[in-house]
Amino acid sequence: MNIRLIRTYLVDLYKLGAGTRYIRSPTNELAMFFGVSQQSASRIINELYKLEYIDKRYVERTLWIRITEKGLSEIEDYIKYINDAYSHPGEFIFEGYVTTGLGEGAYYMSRRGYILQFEKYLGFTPYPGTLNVKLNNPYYISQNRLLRRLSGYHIKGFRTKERVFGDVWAFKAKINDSEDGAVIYAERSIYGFEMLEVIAPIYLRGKLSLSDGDLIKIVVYLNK
Amino acid sequence: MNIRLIRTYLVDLYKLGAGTRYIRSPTNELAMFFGVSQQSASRIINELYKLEYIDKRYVERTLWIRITEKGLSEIEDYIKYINDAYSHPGEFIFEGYVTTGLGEGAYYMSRRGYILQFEKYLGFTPYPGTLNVKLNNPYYISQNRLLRRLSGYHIKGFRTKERVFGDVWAFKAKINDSEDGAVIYAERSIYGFEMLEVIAPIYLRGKLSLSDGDLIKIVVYLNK
DNA sequence: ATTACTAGGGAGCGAGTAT
DNA sequence: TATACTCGCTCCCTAGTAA
Repeated sequence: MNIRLIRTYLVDLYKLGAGTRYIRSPTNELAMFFGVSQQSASRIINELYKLEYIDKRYVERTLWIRITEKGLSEIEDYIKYINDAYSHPGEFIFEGYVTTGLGEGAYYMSRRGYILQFEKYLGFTPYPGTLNVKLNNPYYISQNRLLRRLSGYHIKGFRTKERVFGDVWAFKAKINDSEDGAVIYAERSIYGFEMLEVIAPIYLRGKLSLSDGDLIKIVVYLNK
Repeated sequence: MNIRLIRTYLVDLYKLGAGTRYIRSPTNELAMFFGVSQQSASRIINELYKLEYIDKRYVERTLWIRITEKGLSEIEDYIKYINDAYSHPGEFIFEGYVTTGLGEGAYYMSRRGYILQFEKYLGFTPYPGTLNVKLNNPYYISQNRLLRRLSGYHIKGFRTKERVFGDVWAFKAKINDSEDGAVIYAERSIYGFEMLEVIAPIYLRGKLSLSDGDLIKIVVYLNK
């Protein structure tokens, strides 16, 4: 079953009280609550059970169900996403920790082929270096995966005599609610979704007095 | 398209910022965000457009979309429901205004055939009369429609020489956070979903000093 | 009374591709 | 480039009905 449908049915079951204990759930009654037929309610329940989102028991042939831990965390993530969508449309908010990367950012950020495009699309000349932000929270990591799928500004790659420089995508961002900058995604990034690479016109570590391990907030704008 | 799916796609579009203005939305990018193919994203957008949940424009063959008023109110209702489900599982909360009904409640509530069953299932002898609560808020009315689909305690109808008394369904409830009672649904109710009928072991108007037009809060329990 | 199997139809999906 | 058509497949739905 489609994960989008799964989430909505889980929320309905939660509303009925199945998040904290087994509740009596005759399929014809669930059907009316779901807005589907009795047969579909039965099928839905059995699919949720197979996927381990709910547990079920029968008392005198009548169904009693309870949402599992897996189901509860699915619901929580979903509600978090929904509320985040509603309160922060057009933005992705991250919190993470300042980390020392491999130091290759300074090299890339000082390539003229990139600099001209950053100036054109972002409106600033990047300080030669990137600030690496480690995301520890699974929710932020999943949000980063989602954001990565959007394209943002397309900074085209180029080649020199020595080597090939890949494409980069950039989103404008604000760091610690004060400094303008951008989050960049390199075509062939060596980091996974648990890392954000941040650039800015200034030396962020200096301006914001940042050291490794400091908590930092990044707000990424989709439409700026 | 299934309303459950519609809601989730609308929330995704809202997250992208389409709630406040037209946003550039190439279908291949939407597809990645939705987690579907480019073709499906195109189809989804066109269905949402036909159903008037979104408006769309093309700028140099590229899609720009914006959520309509109808779409926004669908999102708002959905988010309200989701948060209500999460913060009040197993409960339906209503607010409405004390109203004078047709006075037939007293007659029904004094029928011995009903009284014995109320005592058995609800644990109290109902005061001979019902308190009618008018729901003005559309959200409460839709919640009442949803609640009505669940069965609650089944108070069986009966017949006397004179006439037939239909089935009634009851849910335990708390009135104004203090008085125990129940909400009842008559099989053939003369009221629509904008009215709640409340019973209690005491004369609620007296105990709570209620007059017509007073705001009253009813919490209905699904599993008590 | 309640669950859930089966069958048939229709909705939703992605690949290929026209424009 | 982009959107969106057709097509075949799968998923999802309900009615009928067995257990």
